[in-house]
Amino acid sequence: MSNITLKELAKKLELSVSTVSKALNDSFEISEETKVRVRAMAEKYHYRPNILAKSLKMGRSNTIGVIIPYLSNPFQSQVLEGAHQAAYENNFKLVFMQSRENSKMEQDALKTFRQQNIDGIIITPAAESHIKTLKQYNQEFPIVLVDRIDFELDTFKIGVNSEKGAYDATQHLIDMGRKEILLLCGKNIGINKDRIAGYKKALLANYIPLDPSNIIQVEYGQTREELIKNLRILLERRIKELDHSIGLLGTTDTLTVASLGILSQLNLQVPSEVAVIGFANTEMAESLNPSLSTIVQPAFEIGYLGVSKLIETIVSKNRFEMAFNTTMLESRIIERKSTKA
Amino acid sequence: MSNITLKELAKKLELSVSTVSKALNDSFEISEETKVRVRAMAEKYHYRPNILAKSLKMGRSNTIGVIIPYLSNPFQSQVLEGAHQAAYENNFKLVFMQSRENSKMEQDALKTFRQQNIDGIIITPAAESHIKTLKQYNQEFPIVLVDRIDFELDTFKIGVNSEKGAYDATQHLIDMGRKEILLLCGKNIGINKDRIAGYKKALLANYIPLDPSNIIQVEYGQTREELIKNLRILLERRIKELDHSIGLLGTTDTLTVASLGILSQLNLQVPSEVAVIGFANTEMAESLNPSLSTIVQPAFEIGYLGVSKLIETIVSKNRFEMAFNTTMLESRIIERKSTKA
DNA sequence: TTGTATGCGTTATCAG
DNA sequence: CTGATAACGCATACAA
Repeated sequence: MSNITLKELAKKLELSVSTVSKALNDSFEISEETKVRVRAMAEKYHYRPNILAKSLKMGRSNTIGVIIPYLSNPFQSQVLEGAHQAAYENNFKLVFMQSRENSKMEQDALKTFRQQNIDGIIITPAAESHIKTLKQYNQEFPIVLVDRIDFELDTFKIGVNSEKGAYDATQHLIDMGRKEILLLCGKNIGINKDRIAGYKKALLANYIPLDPSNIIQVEYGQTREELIKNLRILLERRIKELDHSIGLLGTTDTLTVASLGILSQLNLQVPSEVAVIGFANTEMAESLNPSLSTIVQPAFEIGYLGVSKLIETIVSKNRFEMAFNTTMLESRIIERKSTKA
Repeated sequence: MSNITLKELAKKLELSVSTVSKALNDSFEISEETKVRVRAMAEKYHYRPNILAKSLKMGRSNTIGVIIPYLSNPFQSQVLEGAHQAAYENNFKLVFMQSRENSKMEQDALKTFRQQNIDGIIITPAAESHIKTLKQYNQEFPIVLVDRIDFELDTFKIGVNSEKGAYDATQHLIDMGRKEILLLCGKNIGINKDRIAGYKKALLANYIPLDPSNIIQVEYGQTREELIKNLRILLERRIKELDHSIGLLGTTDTLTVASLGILSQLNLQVPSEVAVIGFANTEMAESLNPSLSTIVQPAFEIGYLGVSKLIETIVSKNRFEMAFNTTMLESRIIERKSTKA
C-alpha cells in the first residue's frame, strides 16, 4: 500500500491542500490550532512527503555525488564514509562513482551525475584527470575538490599537508638513528611531489646530503605480483650498497606493506636493520609483523569537510560570489614497532 | 544556465509537448520524419530529461538502497562495488547506508530509505538484525538479502557456501600434513556456524577426532589492541599444549592477519611450525609475510547478482507472485606461502 | 500522425 | 488565517 498524500490528508481534515502543506511546514500563516490538528493527523496516517515531488518543485534534489578513484582503497573509502556522514546529517543523499584513475571513466561519471539532478559533487580527481572538463562542469553545479587539490579550479578544496607528513616521517626515522633514508614512491603520481619535497626538506634540516639513488620509484599499473617482484629487485640492490643504518619511507600503503614482506624475504630485520614507516590508512598496520609505523591521513574528516563545504555552497544563494578557500588538514604519525628498536 | 525542457524544445520545433515526448521515447505513433527532426533538435540543445519529473510521473525513482554493516570492511566494500556495477548497467542509482552491526542503525537506515522513494534495497543484515522489521519493510518495497542469508524472508537471497569454504581450507591444511587444526572465530557471529560445520566435516572425513579446545573463540566488540592481546593469550596457551604439526584456520581477515603477527611474536615459524589460512578478501594477503593463503569469497558477484535480482523484482509487474530463490556462490582457495612449506 | 488535457505530489502566489 | 490555482517537467489516455 502506497503512502498517503497531502491531498488525501486534506480531505480527511476537511482542509485545503495548501493549508495542510503550510501547516506541516510550520508556516506563520497558519493558526497553532490547525497546525496541531494537521500534525496529529499526519502522524496518525504516517504521512511522509514525496521527496521526488518536493525536489521537482523546489528545483533541488538534496543529492550530492562523490567521485573517487577506487572504493577498495582504504583511504578513499574512509573519505566516502566521512562524506556520507556529513550528507546524512544535512539530510542529503549521496551517490558515488568510481573513476579507477581513468580520465574517461571520470568524465563518464560526471556525465552520469549531470543527468541525475545532482546538486553538486565532491571529487578526488583521477591521476590523469582533465582539468578543463572539471572547469566546465563547475559552471553547471558546484564541485568541491578533495585530497588531490593541485588543480586550478574556483572552488573549495580540502587537502592534506603531505609535505609535512613526509617531513615528520623522515625526521622520525632520523631520530631513530637512521642515516640513510630510502624513499619509496610511485612514478608520476601528483601527490608524491609534496611527499618527496617533505622528505628532502627533512634531510636538509638534518644536514644529511641528498642521495638521488635513495629515491626509489616504481611503475604504476603493474599487477601486485609484478610490483612486488620489481620492488624487491630495486630494494635489494640499493640496500646492499648501504651500511645497515637504514630507514625506509613508503608513500603508499601498498608499497609499504609490500616492502615489509620483501625485507623479511631478504632476511633483513625490521626495525633493527631497516626501520620502516609508511603512509597508510588501514587498521591492519596494527596487526602486521612487526606492527607498522604509519602516517595516517584524516580521510574521514576530508570527506566530511568536503561535503559540508559543498552543501554550504549549494544552499547559498549566489555561489558565484562565494569566497572559496583551501583547507589543509594535518596527518598524524603513529609510531609502532617497525621503527622502534 | 539551466537545462532545456520538453516544453521549450516543443516551441522551437513548433510541435506539441506530447509529440516531442513521444518522439524522444521512440513511440510508434510518431512518424520517422518527425522523430529525426526532434532528435536532432534535442541533440543540438543538449536536451536531458529531468529525472525527478520522470520519476514522479512514473512512480519509480530507479534508485536502490544498499545497507551494509561497514564500508571499511574489504569484503563488504567489494559487495558494494558489485552492487554499484549492476545498478549502473541498468541505469539505476545506488545509495548506501551503514548499520555498523547495530540493529538500531539498521532500522534507521531502513526508515531513511523509505522516505526517499527508493525502489528496493539489498541488505547484509547486521549481526543483531531484527528480522521482523525486515519482513515488515519487505511489504513496502522489495528487499534482497546478500551474504548473511539465514533469515526467513520471502525474497531472493545471495550467499556463499561458507561450509564448503571452511571444509576446503581445513582439508588443505590436512593435505599439508597438519594433524591439529585450530579454528579461530568470533563468538555469536551467525555466518560462523557454517564455517564451523565445514571445519568439523573435514575433520570427520579425515578420521581426525574433534578436540573442542581447538576451536578458539574470541569476543567481538573489543578494540583491535585488546583483541590482539587476548588472541595472543589463547593462541599461545593452546599451541604450547600441542606438538608442532599445527594448522590454523581463521574465519575472518582481522583474526587471521592478527594471528600471523602473533605467531611471529611467539617465535613460531609459519608455515613450518604453524600453517595458516584464513577467510579474507583483501589483496594485502599477497604482500604479507609470509604471503597469506586465503579463502576468497566472490564479494563482487554477490553484490552484482543481488542488485540484478532486485532490479528484476522491481521491474516485474507482480512481485508478490515471483518465484524467489536462493543462490549459493562458491568461494575459492588461494594457496600461498603461509601453508606451503 | 499529431495535439489536448490531465495528473504525479508538492510549494508558492495571491485572493478572499 | 484559509483556500483556489498555477507551476515544476514529464508521460499518457484520449480526442482530433
